[in-house]
Amino acid sequence: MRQSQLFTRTKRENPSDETSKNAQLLIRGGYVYKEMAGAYAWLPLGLRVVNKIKKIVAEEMEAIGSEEIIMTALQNKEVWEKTGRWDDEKVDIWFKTALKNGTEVGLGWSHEEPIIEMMKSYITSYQDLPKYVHQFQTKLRNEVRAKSGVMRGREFVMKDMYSFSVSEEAHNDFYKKSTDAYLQVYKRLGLGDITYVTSASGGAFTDNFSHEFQTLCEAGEDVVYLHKKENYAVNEEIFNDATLAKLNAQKEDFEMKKAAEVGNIFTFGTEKCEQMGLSFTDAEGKKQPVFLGSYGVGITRLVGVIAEIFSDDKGLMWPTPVAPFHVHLVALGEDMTQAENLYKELTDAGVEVLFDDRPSVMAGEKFADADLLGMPLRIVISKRSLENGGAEIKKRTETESSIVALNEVVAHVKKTI
RNA sequence: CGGGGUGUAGUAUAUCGGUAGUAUACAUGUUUUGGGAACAUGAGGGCCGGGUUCGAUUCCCGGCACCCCGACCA
Repeated sequence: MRQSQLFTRTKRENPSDETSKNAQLLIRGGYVYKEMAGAYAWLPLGLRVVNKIKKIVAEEMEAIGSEEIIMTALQNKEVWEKTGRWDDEKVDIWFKTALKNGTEVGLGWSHEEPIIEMMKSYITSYQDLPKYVHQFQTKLRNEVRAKSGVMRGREFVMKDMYSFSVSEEAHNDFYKKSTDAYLQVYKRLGLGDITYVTSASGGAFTDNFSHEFQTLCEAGEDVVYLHKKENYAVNEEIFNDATLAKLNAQKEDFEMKKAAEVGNIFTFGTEKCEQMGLSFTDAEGKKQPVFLGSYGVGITRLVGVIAEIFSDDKGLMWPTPVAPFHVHLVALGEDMTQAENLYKELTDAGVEVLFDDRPSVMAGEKFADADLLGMPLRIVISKRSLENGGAEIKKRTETESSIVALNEVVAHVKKTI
């Protein structure tokens, strides 16, 4: 993509109404536009990051057998009344509105009840199970206070997946698979080393936990206790003697860390399906409730978390798998012929390139923008670089650049990214 | 929802009870072109409503918006 064609533009100053690093950088870079507190529009560069994350998540969910759908944002009051969760006393983040004829509807903050209702149309026999379904949905939650930029908004994109199993045993098998799939997602996003399976409250049974995926991050809202030797953590909310006993661990084994919840998996059991009447007929002809699990990933929150972690005082530093483009090709000087050629060559080779082809923009500004926008590789083509033997290539995370002959750039880039 | 704070140009800020200043971004021209370039010219501003006052952007009241701390986060 040609930078001269981007309708967004970078800003030199931090916005005065944001203090969180992710919002400051994303707004300055033109990745997002703040519509109101807790609601951000995703602009071309930001959307590319969101889509990259979605793609990785989708691939991993499909790999464990899930099918993708999109449900509705408008939700049926009666469906939620079946579990008592239409009640504002029980769920205090509802956005509710009404049709012209007066019918009350809710705006989806979760899709647990609606998907159970929906699946009643498709699950009737043990032969229909298991079923795994996921979607990428904009969730609407009337939070009393939005904060932390895109990390906690009133409107955000979440991947939610639901598993429908014949039994607890079958469920547990998938739960384990989904845990591994989630870890694979965070690894691919570049967060593998600092994301931990974290025991948290919830789960269908008193001796069970739910599991969160917590990424160590100072801007996170959660406090977790990280096991110093083993690869897991415990959420502060259940860090007590009972939990430690269950985990067969000592308090001293853990250290306290700030973290951001980037995923959550949860065993519901059969209760909700019983309440809502989702059951199947087993091989003996007996009716059984479906065993339910739910699995979430905060897609847009992840953009914020990644921005918080992979950035420096000059700007963003996207990990390659989520970067909007692999390469920021910067052309300096009036004659851009060589840069144009390289742009075409890289693009033809399947490299995603943001091409700074803006005429009459000073070198300093182009460099500053490249640092702010944070593509993993910067390639400069200028009179000087050509005199030195070709293109000047620098990683965003490094300060030293190297010269690569023009005819070797594509191969070099492919090897590097 | 409790507490605190802030609303001035597209953005970031300054000053002031009496004609609102700067930087940047924007437009035009000339010169520039390796870390946000120089000069000139131009356009652009006091959140909304009420009150006090000869006069309010400034002081007071109400509203709205935004930020922070706490609470909340299934």
